[in-house]
Amino acid sequence: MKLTHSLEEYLKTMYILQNTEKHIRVTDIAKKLNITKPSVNRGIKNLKELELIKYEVYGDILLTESGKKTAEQIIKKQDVLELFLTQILNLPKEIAQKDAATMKNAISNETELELEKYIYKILKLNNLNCGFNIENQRCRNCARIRKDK
Amino acid sequence: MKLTHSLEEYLKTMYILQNTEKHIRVTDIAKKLNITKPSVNRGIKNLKELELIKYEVYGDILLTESGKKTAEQIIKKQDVLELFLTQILNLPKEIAQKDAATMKNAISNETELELEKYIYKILKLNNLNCGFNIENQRCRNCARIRKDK
DNA sequence: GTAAAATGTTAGCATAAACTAACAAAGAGG
DNA sequence: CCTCTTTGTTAGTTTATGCTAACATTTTAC
Repeated sequence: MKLTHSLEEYLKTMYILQNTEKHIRVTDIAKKLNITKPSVNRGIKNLKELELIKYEVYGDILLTESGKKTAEQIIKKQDVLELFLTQILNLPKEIAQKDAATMKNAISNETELELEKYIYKILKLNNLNCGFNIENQRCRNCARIRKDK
Repeated sequence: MKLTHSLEEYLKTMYILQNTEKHIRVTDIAKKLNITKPSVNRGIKNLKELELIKYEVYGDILLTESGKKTAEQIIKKQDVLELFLTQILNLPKEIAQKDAATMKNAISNETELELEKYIYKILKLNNLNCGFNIENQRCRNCARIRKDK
Protein backbone atom coordinates (compact mmCIF):
# COMPACT_ATOMS: atom_id res chain seq x y z
CA MET A 1 0.00 0.00 0.00
CA LYS A 2 1.37 3.38 -0.95
CA LEU A 3 0.20 6.97 -0.64
CA THR A 4 -1.67 7.64 -3.85
CA HIS A 5 -3.19 10.80 -5.27
CA SER A 6 -6.60 10.25 -3.76
CA LEU A 7 -5.21 9.14 -0.42
CA GLU A 8 -3.27 12.38 -0.27
CA GLU A 9 -6.48 14.28 -0.89
CA TYR A 10 -8.22 12.36 1.88
CA LEU A 11 -5.38 12.99 4.31
CA LYS A 12 -5.20 16.65 3.44
CA THR A 13 -8.94 17.06 3.97
CA MET A 14 -8.74 15.26 7.31
CA TYR A 15 -5.95 17.56 8.43
CA ILE A 16 -7.99 20.63 7.55
CA LEU A 17 -11.14 19.28 9.18
CA GLN A 18 -9.20 18.36 12.30
CA ASN A 19 -8.43 22.02 12.85
CA THR A 20 -11.91 23.32 12.21
CA GLU A 21 -14.21 20.60 13.53
CA LYS A 22 -14.37 18.68 16.75
CA HIS A 23 -14.41 15.33 14.97
CA ILE A 24 -13.27 14.29 11.54
CA ARG A 25 -16.33 12.68 10.00
CA VAL A 26 -16.67 10.47 6.96
CA THR A 27 -19.63 12.50 5.73
CA ASP A 28 -17.72 15.78 5.92
CA ILE A 29 -14.75 14.40 4.01
CA ALA A 30 -17.09 13.02 1.39
CA LYS A 31 -18.85 16.36 1.02
CA LYS A 32 -15.61 18.31 0.81
CA LEU A 33 -14.21 16.04 -1.86
CA ASN A 34 -17.54 15.52 -3.57
CA ILE A 35 -17.38 11.75 -3.42
CA THR A 36 -19.42 9.07 -1.68
CA LYS A 37 -19.02 7.77 1.83
CA PRO A 38 -17.94 4.26 0.85
CA SER A 39 -15.07 5.75 -1.13
CA VAL A 40 -13.95 7.70 1.92
CA ASN A 41 -14.35 4.61 4.03
CA ARG A 42 -11.88 2.67 2.00
CA GLY A 43 -9.53 5.64 2.02
CA ILE A 44 -9.62 5.58 5.80
CA LYS A 45 -8.64 1.93 5.86
CA ASN A 46 -5.76 2.54 3.52
CA LEU A 47 -4.51 5.53 5.47
CA LYS A 48 -4.69 3.44 8.62
CA GLU A 49 -2.67 0.72 6.97
CA LEU A 50 -0.08 3.37 6.13
CA GLU A 51 -0.13 4.43 9.79
CA LEU A 52 -1.00 7.98 8.85
CA ILE A 53 -4.19 7.90 10.93
CA LYS A 54 -5.53 5.99 13.91
CA TYR A 55 -8.95 4.53 13.52
CA GLU A 56 -11.31 1.85 14.78
CA VAL A 57 -14.65 1.01 13.20
CA TYR A 58 -17.28 3.63 14.14
CA GLY A 59 -14.59 5.43 16.11
CA ASP A 60 -12.74 8.72 15.82
CA ILE A 61 -10.26 9.50 13.07
CA LEU A 62 -7.00 10.84 14.44
CA LEU A 63 -3.92 11.79 12.46
CA THR A 64 -0.68 10.29 13.72
CA GLU A 65 2.44 12.42 13.94
CA SER A 66 3.56 10.97 10.64
CA GLY A 67 0.13 11.72 9.20
CA LYS A 68 0.27 15.34 10.29
CA LYS A 69 3.72 15.84 8.84
CA THR A 70 2.69 14.24 5.57
CA ALA A 71 -0.46 16.35 5.39
CA GLU A 72 1.55 19.50 5.97
CA GLN A 73 3.91 18.60 3.17
CA ILE A 74 0.99 17.96 0.83
CA ILE A 75 -0.63 21.25 1.76
CA LYS A 76 2.60 23.16 1.32
CA LYS A 77 3.16 21.71 -2.13
CA GLN A 78 -0.36 22.60 -3.11
CA ASP A 79 -0.07 26.08 -1.63
CA VAL A 80 2.93 26.79 -3.81
CA LEU A 81 0.91 25.88 -6.87
CA GLU A 82 -2.16 27.76 -5.74
CA LEU A 83 -0.10 30.84 -5.05
CA PHE A 84 1.34 30.69 -8.51
CA LEU A 85 -2.10 30.38 -10.07
CA THR A 86 -3.74 33.11 -8.02
CA GLN A 87 -0.90 35.59 -7.64
CA ILE A 88 0.99 35.23 -10.89
CA LEU A 89 -1.59 33.98 -13.35
CA ASN A 90 -4.39 35.86 -11.57
CA LEU A 91 -6.78 32.97 -11.69
CA PRO A 92 -9.80 32.93 -9.37
CA LYS A 93 -9.28 31.08 -6.12
CA GLU A 94 -11.82 28.43 -7.02
CA ILE A 95 -10.10 27.32 -10.19
CA ALA A 96 -6.68 27.71 -8.61
CA GLN A 97 -7.56 25.38 -5.76
CA LYS A 98 -8.95 22.73 -8.03
CA ASP A 99 -6.06 22.86 -10.48
CA ALA A 100 -3.46 23.01 -7.73
CA ALA A 101 -4.82 19.78 -6.28
CA THR A 102 -4.54 17.90 -9.54
CA MET A 103 -1.29 19.56 -10.57
CA LYS A 104 0.50 18.60 -7.41
CA ASN A 105 0.31 14.97 -8.48
CA ALA A 106 1.52 15.77 -11.95
CA ILE A 107 4.75 17.57 -11.22
CA SER A 108 8.13 16.21 -10.24
CA ASN A 109 10.02 17.36 -7.20
CA GLU A 110 12.43 19.25 -9.43
CA THR A 111 9.61 21.22 -11.00
CA GLU A 112 8.06 21.93 -7.65
CA LEU A 113 11.33 23.26 -6.33
CA GLU A 114 11.98 25.49 -9.31
CA LEU A 115 8.43 26.77 -9.25
CA GLU A 116 8.78 27.60 -5.60
CA LYS A 117 12.01 29.49 -6.27
CA TYR A 118 10.37 31.33 -9.11
CA ILE A 119 7.38 32.40 -7.06
CA TYR A 120 9.72 33.45 -4.30
CA LYS A 121 11.65 35.59 -6.73
CA ILE A 122 8.62 37.15 -8.37
CA LEU A 123 6.64 37.86 -5.25
CA LYS A 124 9.69 38.61 -3.13
CA LEU A 125 8.23 36.68 -0.26
CA ASN A 126 10.19 36.04 2.88
CA ASN A 127 8.17 33.03 3.80
CA LEU A 128 6.20 31.02 1.32
CA ASN A 129 3.77 29.90 3.95
CA CYS A 130 2.70 33.44 4.72
CA GLY A 131 -0.30 34.98 3.14
CA PHE A 132 -1.61 31.88 1.52
CA ASN A 133 -2.40 29.54 4.33
CA ILE A 134 -5.50 27.44 4.17
CA GLU A 135 -9.01 28.30 5.19
CA ASN A 136 -8.21 31.22 7.48
CA GLN A 137 -6.18 29.08 9.80
CA ARG A 138 -3.09 30.39 11.43
CA CYS A 139 0.05 29.84 9.40
CA ARG A 140 2.12 27.18 11.10
CA ASN A 141 5.37 28.89 10.25
CA CYS A 142 4.85 32.52 10.94
CA ALA A 143 1.58 32.74 12.87
CA ARG A 144 0.04 35.14 10.40
CA ILE A 145 -3.54 34.67 9.36
CA ARG A 146 -4.56 34.72 5.75
CA LYS A 147 -7.03 37.27 4.55
CA ASP A 148 -8.89 36.17 1.48
CA LYS A 149 -9.47 38.77 -1.18
CA MET B 1 -15.92 6.09 -24.61
CA LYS B 2 -14.13 9.38 -24.08
CA LEU B 3 -10.68 10.75 -24.76
CA THR B 4 -8.72 10.02 -21.61
CA HIS B 5 -5.23 10.97 -20.52
CA SER B 6 -3.58 7.86 -21.90
CA LEU B 7 -5.56 7.93 -25.12
CA GLU B 8 -4.36 11.48 -25.65
CA GLU B 9 -0.81 10.27 -25.18
CA TYR B 10 -1.36 7.51 -27.73
CA LEU B 11 -2.86 9.89 -30.24
CA LYS B 12 -0.12 12.44 -29.76
CA THR B 13 2.53 9.79 -30.28
CA MET B 14 0.80 8.53 -33.41
CA TYR B 15 0.68 12.04 -34.80
CA ILE B 16 4.39 12.51 -34.22
CA LEU B 17 5.27 9.11 -35.68
CA GLN B 18 3.10 9.78 -38.68
CA ASN B 19 5.35 12.66 -39.63
CA THR B 20 8.63 10.87 -39.11
CA GLU B 21 7.92 7.28 -40.10
CA LYS B 22 6.31 5.69 -43.09
CA HIS B 23 3.93 3.64 -40.96
CA ILE B 24 2.67 4.10 -37.47
CA ARG B 25 3.53 0.87 -35.70
CA VAL B 26 2.29 -0.58 -32.44
CA THR B 27 5.82 -1.44 -31.40
CA ASP B 28 7.07 2.10 -31.95
CA ILE B 29 4.24 3.63 -29.97
CA ALA B 30 4.89 1.16 -27.18
CA LYS B 31 8.60 1.99 -27.13
CA LYS B 32 8.01 5.74 -27.15
CA LEU B 33 5.55 5.55 -24.30
CA ASN B 34 7.42 2.81 -22.50
CA ILE B 35 4.43 0.54 -22.25
CA THR B 36 3.59 -2.88 -23.67
CA LYS B 37 2.10 -3.67 -27.05
CA PRO B 38 -1.19 -5.03 -25.72
CA SER B 39 -1.78 -1.73 -23.96
CA VAL B 40 -1.22 0.15 -27.18
CA ASN B 41 -3.45 -2.30 -28.98
CA ARG B 42 -6.37 -1.49 -26.79
CA GLY B 43 -5.64 2.19 -27.12
CA ILE B 44 -5.90 1.80 -30.88
CA LYS B 45 -9.32 0.21 -30.56
CA ASN B 46 -10.53 2.99 -28.33
CA LEU B 47 -9.21 5.72 -30.59
CA LYS B 48 -10.90 4.00 -33.50
CA GLU B 49 -14.16 3.95 -31.60
CA LEU B 50 -13.73 7.69 -31.08
CA GLU B 51 -13.17 8.06 -34.83
CA LEU B 52 -9.84 9.70 -34.26
CA ILE B 53 -8.01 7.04 -36.27
CA LYS B 54 -8.82 4.55 -39.00
CA TYR B 55 -7.69 1.04 -38.43
CA GLU B 56 -8.31 -2.57 -39.38
CA VAL B 57 -6.68 -5.55 -37.69
CA TYR B 58 -3.06 -5.97 -38.86
CA GLY B 59 -3.58 -2.91 -41.03
CA ASP B 60 -2.22 0.62 -41.09
CA ILE B 61 -3.04 3.23 -38.49
CA LEU B 62 -4.21 6.47 -40.04
CA LEU B 63 -5.32 9.60 -38.22
CA THR B 64 -8.64 11.03 -39.34
CA GLU B 65 -9.03 14.77 -39.83
CA SER B 66 -10.62 14.97 -36.42
CA GLY B 67 -7.75 12.92 -35.02
CA LYS B 68 -5.16 15.25 -36.49
CA LYS B 69 -6.87 18.33 -35.14
CA THR B 70 -7.20 16.77 -31.72
CA ALA B 71 -3.56 15.71 -31.72
CA GLU B 72 -2.47 19.22 -32.66
CA GLN B 73 -4.47 20.68 -29.80
CA ILE B 74 -2.92 18.22 -27.37
CA ILE B 75 0.55 18.99 -28.62
CA LYS B 76 0.00 22.71 -28.43
CA LYS B 77 -1.27 22.51 -24.87
CA GLN B 78 1.70 20.43 -23.91
CA ASP B 79 4.10 22.74 -25.73
CA VAL B 80 2.85 25.68 -23.72
CA LEU B 81 3.61 23.82 -20.54
CA GLU B 82 6.96 22.56 -21.75
CA LEU B 83 7.96 26.03 -22.80
CA PHE B 84 7.09 27.35 -19.40
CA LEU B 85 9.11 24.66 -17.68
CA THR B 86 12.17 24.94 -19.89
CA GLN B 87 12.24 28.67 -20.61
CA ILE B 88 10.90 30.18 -17.44
CA LEU B 89 11.72 27.63 -14.77
CA ASN B 90 14.88 26.51 -16.58
CA LEU B 91 14.20 22.85 -16.10
CA PRO B 92 15.98 20.30 -18.29
CA LYS B 93 14.07 19.24 -21.38
CA GLU B 94 13.72 15.66 -20.14
CA ILE B 95 11.90 16.58 -16.95
CA ALA B 96 9.94 19.31 -18.70
CA GLN B 97 8.58 16.90 -21.29
CA LYS B 98 7.55 14.34 -18.73
CA ASP B 99 5.94 16.87 -16.41
CA ALA B 100 4.23 18.71 -19.26
CA ALA B 101 2.56 15.49 -20.36
CA THR B 102 1.09 14.81 -16.94
CA MET B 103 0.34 18.45 -16.19
CA LYS B 104 -1.69 18.92 -19.32
CA ASN B 105 -4.32 16.61 -17.90
CA ALA B 106 -4.30 18.39 -14.58
CA ILE B 107 -5.00 21.94 -15.65
CA SER B 108 -8.24 23.58 -16.66
CA ASN B 109 -8.68 25.48 -19.88
CA GLU B 110 -8.67 28.73 -17.94
CA THR B 111 -5.31 27.97 -16.42
CA GLU B 112 -3.89 26.92 -19.76
CA LEU B 113 -5.02 30.17 -21.32
CA GLU B 114 -3.60 32.34 -18.56
CA LEU B 115 -0.35 30.41 -18.61
CA GLU B 116 -0.10 30.92 -22.33
CA LYS B 117 -0.69 34.65 -21.95
CA TYR B 118 1.89 34.79 -19.21
CA ILE B 119 4.53 33.03 -21.25
CA TYR B 120 3.73 35.28 -24.17
CA LYS B 121 4.25 38.31 -21.98
CA ILE B 122 7.46 37.10 -20.39
CA LEU B 123 9.13 35.77 -23.49
CA LYS B 124 7.65 38.40 -25.78
CA LEU B 125 6.95 35.80 -28.42
CA ASN B 126 5.04 36.61 -31.51
CA ASN B 127 3.91 33.08 -32.08
CA LEU B 128 3.73 30.53 -29.37
CA ASN B 129 4.21 27.71 -31.79
CA CYS B 130 7.58 28.98 -32.89
CA GLY B 131 10.74 27.77 -31.32
CA PHE B 132 9.24 24.93 -29.41
CA ASN B 133 7.83 22.64 -32.00
CA ILE B 134 8.21 18.93 -31.58
CA GLU B 135 11.09 16.73 -32.61
CA ASN B 136 12.67 19.08 -35.13
CA GLN B 137 9.61 19.05 -37.31
CA ARG B 138 8.50 22.13 -39.12
CA CYS B 139 6.17 24.32 -37.09
CA ARG B 140 2.72 24.10 -38.56
CA ASN B 141 1.99 27.74 -37.96
CA CYS B 142 5.09 29.60 -38.99
CA ALA B 143 7.21 27.06 -40.83
CA ARG B 144 10.21 27.59 -38.58
CA ILE B 145 12.17 24.60 -37.39
CA ARG B 146 13.07 24.18 -33.79
CA LYS B 147 16.67 23.98 -32.78
CA ASP B 148 17.22 22.07 -29.59
CA LYS B 149 19.71 23.47 -27.17
C1' DG C 1 9.06 -20.27 -51.09
C1' DT C 2 9.62 -21.52 -46.58
C1' DA C 3 11.54 -21.05 -41.76
C1' DA C 4 12.75 -17.77 -38.30
C1' DA C 5 12.18 -13.30 -36.47
C1' DA C 6 9.50 -9.44 -35.81
C1' DT C 7 5.19 -7.58 -35.13
C1' DG C 8 0.39 -7.54 -33.74
C1' DT C 9 -3.61 -9.62 -31.19
C1' DT C 10 -6.34 -11.89 -27.72
C1' DA C 11 -7.51 -13.27 -23.24
C1' DG C 12 -7.21 -12.73 -18.72
C1' DC C 13 -5.13 -10.62 -14.33
C1' DA C 14 -4.13 -6.58 -11.16
C1' DT C 15 -4.73 -2.18 -9.14
C1' DA C 16 -6.72 2.32 -8.15
C1' DA C 17 -10.61 4.78 -7.62
C1' DA C 18 -14.93 5.83 -8.20
C1' DC C 19 -19.93 4.12 -7.74
C1' DT C 20 -24.79 1.92 -5.91
C1' DA C 21 -27.51 -0.87 -2.90
C1' DA C 22 -28.21 -2.63 1.34
C1' DC C 23 -27.33 -2.90 6.00
C1' DA C 24 -25.44 -1.64 10.85
C1' DA C 25 -24.56 1.51 14.49
C1' DA C 26 -24.94 5.83 16.91
C1' DG C 27 -27.23 9.88 18.37
C1' DA C 28 -31.32 12.99 19.16
C1' DG C 29 -36.18 14.02 20.34
C1' DG C 30 -40.16 12.93 21.90
C1' DC D 1 -36.14 4.27 26.43
C1' DC D 2 -37.54 3.60 21.98
C1' DT D 3 -38.04 5.20 17.26
C1' DC D 4 -36.27 7.90 13.49
C1' DT D 5 -32.60 10.21 11.36
C1' DT D 6 -27.98 10.58 10.58
C1' DT D 7 -23.79 8.47 10.01
C1' DG D 8 -20.75 4.70 8.91
C1' DT D 9 -19.84 0.09 6.78
C1' DT D 10 -19.86 -3.84 3.66
C1' DA D 11 -20.22 -6.05 -0.62
C1' DG D 12 -20.06 -6.00 -5.15
C1' DT D 13 -19.84 -3.37 -9.81
C1' DT D 14 -17.59 -0.28 -13.14
C1' DT D 15 -13.95 2.04 -15.66
C1' DA D 16 -9.25 3.18 -16.89
C1' DT D 17 -4.93 1.51 -17.49
C1' DG D 18 -1.29 -1.07 -16.90
C1' DC D 19 0.57 -6.04 -17.13
C1' DT D 20 1.87 -11.29 -18.71
C1' DA D 21 1.27 -15.38 -21.38
C1' DA D 22 0.03 -17.35 -25.40
C1' DC D 23 -1.10 -17.18 -30.02
C1' DA D 24 -1.67 -15.25 -34.88
C1' DT D 25 0.02 -12.83 -38.69
C1' DT D 26 3.39 -10.57 -41.42
C1' DT D 27 7.93 -9.69 -42.91
C1' DT D 28 12.62 -10.89 -43.75
C1' DA D 29 16.45 -13.73 -45.10
C1' DC D 30 18.24 -17.36 -46.95
